[in-house]
Amino acid sequence: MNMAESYGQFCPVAMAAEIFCTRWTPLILRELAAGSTRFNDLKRGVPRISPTLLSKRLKQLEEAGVIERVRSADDAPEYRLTPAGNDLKTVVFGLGFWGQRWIEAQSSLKNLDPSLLMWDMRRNLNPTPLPQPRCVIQIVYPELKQGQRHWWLVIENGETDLCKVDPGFDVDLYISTDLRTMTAVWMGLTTVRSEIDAGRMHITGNDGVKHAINQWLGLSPFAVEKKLVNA
Amino acid sequence: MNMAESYGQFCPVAMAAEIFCTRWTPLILRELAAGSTRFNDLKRGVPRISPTLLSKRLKQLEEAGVIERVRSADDAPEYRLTPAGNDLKTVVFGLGFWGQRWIEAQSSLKNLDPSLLMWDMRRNLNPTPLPQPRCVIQIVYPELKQGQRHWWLVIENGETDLCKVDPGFDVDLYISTDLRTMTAVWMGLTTVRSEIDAGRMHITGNDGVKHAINQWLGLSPFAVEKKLVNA
DNA sequence: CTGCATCCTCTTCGATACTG
DNA sequence: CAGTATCGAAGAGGATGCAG
Repeated sequence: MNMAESYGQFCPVAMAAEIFCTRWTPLILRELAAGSTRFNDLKRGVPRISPTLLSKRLKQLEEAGVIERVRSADDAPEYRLTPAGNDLKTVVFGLGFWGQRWIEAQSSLKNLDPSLLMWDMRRNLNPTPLPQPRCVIQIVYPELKQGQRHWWLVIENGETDLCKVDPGFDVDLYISTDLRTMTAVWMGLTTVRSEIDAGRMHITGNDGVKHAINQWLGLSPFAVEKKLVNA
Repeated sequence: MNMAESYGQFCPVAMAAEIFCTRWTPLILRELAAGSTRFNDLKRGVPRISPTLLSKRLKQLEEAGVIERVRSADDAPEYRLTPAGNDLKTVVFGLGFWGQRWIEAQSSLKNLDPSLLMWDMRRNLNPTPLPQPRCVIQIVYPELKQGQRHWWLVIENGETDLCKVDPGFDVDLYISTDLRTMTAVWMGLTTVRSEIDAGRMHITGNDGVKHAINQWLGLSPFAVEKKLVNA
């Protein structure tokens, strides 16, 4: 943090803002808090950051004592939150919950992104109620262009994989909907039930998997919070 | 917020960071949370921001629904937190408390600023234990250059005024110290008692006012938090 | 795979001066 | 008091290439 970026104030808000309130930093911390440790996993969760800037931010966070760069068993670099970084999670989540309460749904739903949504769904999916040894869920966004239209979630041995190309397995459940609807469900702005009833979401396949959807389809960590503004 | 500044993510952390994590914004919100409402009061609490950028940020915060610009009784513009802005205080203070816990004291004490410190002391001073109808406290930083060396706090009718020129009243209490020591006391990093004992702070004058110093000298709102890192 | 370096363009920021 | 106007400097983003 050079002098030009410094606020020149001893106030803890100013000192902390120098670390936390730079472009992309809250999103990088959100990814780290969600469990990503590798450079390219972070990149995937923050796709529009350039690798140069991500690298710079990671160095700054390391310098600030928020993360540490360590070598994994196979000698690949990993980034992990330090105790100070773990403590900073409360600020990241506080910011997110504030956004969930006060930012109009319309604004958020202008930023649809199927890759981000599916990446998040993969991360929060709960394998427990799904059939063994393998369960395949296909999600289709008919309005999107080829390459973003078809997605497969493959749950096997308690692990969830996300595929953009057909993995070739039998599909247990098909979900067809539009990206806005799926995102709104994920954010807790509406429910699977009401979107099916409204004809914006169609689910076919294994009835057991279908009826357990509210168990395995984990929602956004912020979905529990209710909006306090009306769109 | 134009497209270039947008993160392009529906995640509430990203949406909120677009509002909260821009340069100077947390400091402006801190000033608003502390009670400042006028443009020049905000400028005084955030002295190194340019008026252009302050104006821009206030417009952005208004657009985001965090503050509202209203006309006071004498038709002067005032900025006040909305309910959403009040709710955002928890994030501002969360950030500040994190800073107080995890940022090394040495780093903060590189950013000494007598104007900011005295402005904050004025704001948090508790008039209750001080003699009526008027109490004058002079603070001297012998190492500073003329114009920053002498300060007077004038407490009258429950109101505290801060002067850089001698207001001409009899002084009830003199405090002589260096700026670093006074700042460290203000931040809760040390105590008046131990700094007097160490010879870094000298207090003379009315014994009643002197002995009540821990009552009237309000500290930083973050002073109650203990450091978790060692310098 | 995991990044870092470079070149280029565009936006934002800071400093200063100035106006109603 | 409450901002606006202007301009040069710095930072961020995109594209591309390369190294271990």
